[in-house]
Amino acid sequence: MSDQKIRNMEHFSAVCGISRPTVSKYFNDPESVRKSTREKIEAALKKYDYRPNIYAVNQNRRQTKNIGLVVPNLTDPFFAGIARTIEGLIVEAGFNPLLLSSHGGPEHEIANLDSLRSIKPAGVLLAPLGRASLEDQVAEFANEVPTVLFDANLGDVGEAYFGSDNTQSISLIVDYLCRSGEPPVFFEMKAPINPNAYKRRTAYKAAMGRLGYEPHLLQVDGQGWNFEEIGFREGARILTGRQLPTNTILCSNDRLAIGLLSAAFENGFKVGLGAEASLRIAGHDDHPFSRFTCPSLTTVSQDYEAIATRSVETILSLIDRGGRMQTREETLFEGKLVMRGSA
Amino acid sequence: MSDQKIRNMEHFSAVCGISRPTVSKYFNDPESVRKSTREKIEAALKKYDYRPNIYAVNQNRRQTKNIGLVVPNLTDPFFAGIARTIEGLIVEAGFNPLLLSSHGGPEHEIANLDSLRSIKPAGVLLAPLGRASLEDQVAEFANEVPTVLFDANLGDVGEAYFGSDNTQSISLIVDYLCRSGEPPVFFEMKAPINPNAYKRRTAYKAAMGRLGYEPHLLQVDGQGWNFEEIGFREGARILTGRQLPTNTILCSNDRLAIGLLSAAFENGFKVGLGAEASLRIAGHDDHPFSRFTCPSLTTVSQDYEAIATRSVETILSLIDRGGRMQTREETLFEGKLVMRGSA
DNA sequence: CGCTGTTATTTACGCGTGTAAACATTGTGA
DNA sequence: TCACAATGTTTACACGCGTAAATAACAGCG
Repeated sequence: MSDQKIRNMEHFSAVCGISRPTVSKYFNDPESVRKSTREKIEAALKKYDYRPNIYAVNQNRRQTKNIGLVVPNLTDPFFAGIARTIEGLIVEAGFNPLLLSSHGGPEHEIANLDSLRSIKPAGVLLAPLGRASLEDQVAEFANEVPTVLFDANLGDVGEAYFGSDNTQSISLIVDYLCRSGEPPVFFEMKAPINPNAYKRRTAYKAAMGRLGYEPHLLQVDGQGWNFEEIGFREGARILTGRQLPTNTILCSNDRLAIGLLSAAFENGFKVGLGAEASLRIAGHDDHPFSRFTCPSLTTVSQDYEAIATRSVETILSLIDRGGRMQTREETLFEGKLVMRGSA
Repeated sequence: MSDQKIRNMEHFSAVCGISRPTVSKYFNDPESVRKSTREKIEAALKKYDYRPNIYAVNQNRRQTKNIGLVVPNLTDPFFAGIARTIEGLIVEAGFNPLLLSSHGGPEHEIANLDSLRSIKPAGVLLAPLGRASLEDQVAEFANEVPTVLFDANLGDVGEAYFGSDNTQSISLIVDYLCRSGEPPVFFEMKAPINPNAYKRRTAYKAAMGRLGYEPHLLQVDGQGWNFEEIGFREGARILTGRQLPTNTILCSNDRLAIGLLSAAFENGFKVGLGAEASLRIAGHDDHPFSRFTCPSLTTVSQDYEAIATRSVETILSLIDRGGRMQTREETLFEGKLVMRGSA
């Protein structure tokens, strides 16, 4: 590695002994130049520390190589995990991921889209906040920039949507709970931010009806994204208060269940399957921490590998074909039952 | 809002009725132009949707307004939280944060620094992996770009370091544990990746010595960042195996403690303070989830507000004065005891 | 009113790259 | 050996903005 500083592509092409346009061609696609030329350039790259100025490149390219990735809340390990997977896939495809979190706030979500605008991304993968999203503004963005939604759907915004099949997954766990004990009540927030929550509620009612049971909703107050806190506080209220019609509680998501488990523990309930247990608790999502709750949480895992993979594939082909789909694709992936100690 | 598209600053300055260089001046600092001019520009901004091309701007400015923010692992809610706080502070200061996670991998850490290089950030806030970091390459980066370390120190890399005072915090909780029951053994990984872990080990030994007790280390095997998993697996082994010299276990961090609590639960140990409990467990960090463990986890909170604030202040003043400090600052912030149910 | 210092305009150039067109060179196969 | 296609070079322009220098307009003041 020589310590001579390369000023720009002109300079670099000079030390290569090759013209600048050819070097430019090389950086856009190494395969597009003759083998002997490629080798000369790569030898020089080993020797000198040069890389094209990204700002000059992006100013002149028709498209940047940037792909925006917006998740509702990075503090939630579930989203941190899926973001990581997606980032990896984007990098593999030769693009540059830009990760932004909306921190649970609709204004923040719009601010994220706004700052993505100035970066002129080739495409955007967006997991919207859901009900709280400022749909008009999100739709406007998706109109300007090729956008694929995942995790939560939002009207017909974007060119495609990939998420979980809540009907299937909730049906699956309701079925399991009924077969292995008493039919579950459904623990959820009264006004959830997430549209999946509504689908899960409906799916719960349908599943219970199909099995010949009366559905029973425990709808608790609570705002925002502090699900564990809400599950804990409202769970304690419910457990110590009125009588439940059954010993089994299915939570709308794992984070509520984690809070509820904590409340059950504090109030002396023994949670689990065995005869000595007085309560069964199940969740939904297979949150990274649900393996380590006490007892470990029975839940349904989302197929987030599939969601990530298909979302990335779709945005890439979308970019490839110039930004628009003929029809909006909506694909839901099935969940898998994860049987653990809590139910 | 007119729907006429503004092509560039030239065009925009035309509809403003002001020259382009003046408009350029406005965008660099709105206060630098006459009030009447400012009002004209702002009126036009309301009417037309224009913002300077970020690539053209950054190509010509001596400095970009970008500040890189690299954390070791975004999947860990602790880092997600501190990253969020830091992001907010950076935005407030009029800069543009770029969040990257090293996903626990040294090569990934270097790759992150490398991709930051091409973005030419004005400064970088780096929470390094620690022992696993490729120190030479990190140091080389810090030599090129004004860099402030936080959370984990790394030789004398960077212009400053802000972190927790492990000596104080460990001493604090050892003190508490000894006053409230039996003196603790120290549960940790044999070869931790985090340099803080070594400081905590040393601090534990010193604190025990000071109080007249024999220190006792439980050093378990385990690689990587799956601390809960390691805490669970090795915790189960320890709890069901050899006799412990005491009923109190202090974990090197909360994530190990979360795993250990889970293992204790599975193996029928009753954890807590009361007479009926057979085990006490404490952690370190006040992880977001430690409020919801069963029982809730007694721990020491890190003053991450202070770490975040001082780190950002420092990188900003560093940028302001041209990138170099006269001396490398190292400041440690005190932890606070968080007494909960587990010890 | 004219002076003075501040702010805006005009003009001009530079940043580092993409890209198109015309032309030159190279390698290939008949 | 020649023709042909593929690849490289040369030349030239464009992108959208920062910035400097010279000049012009302005506000405030006595």
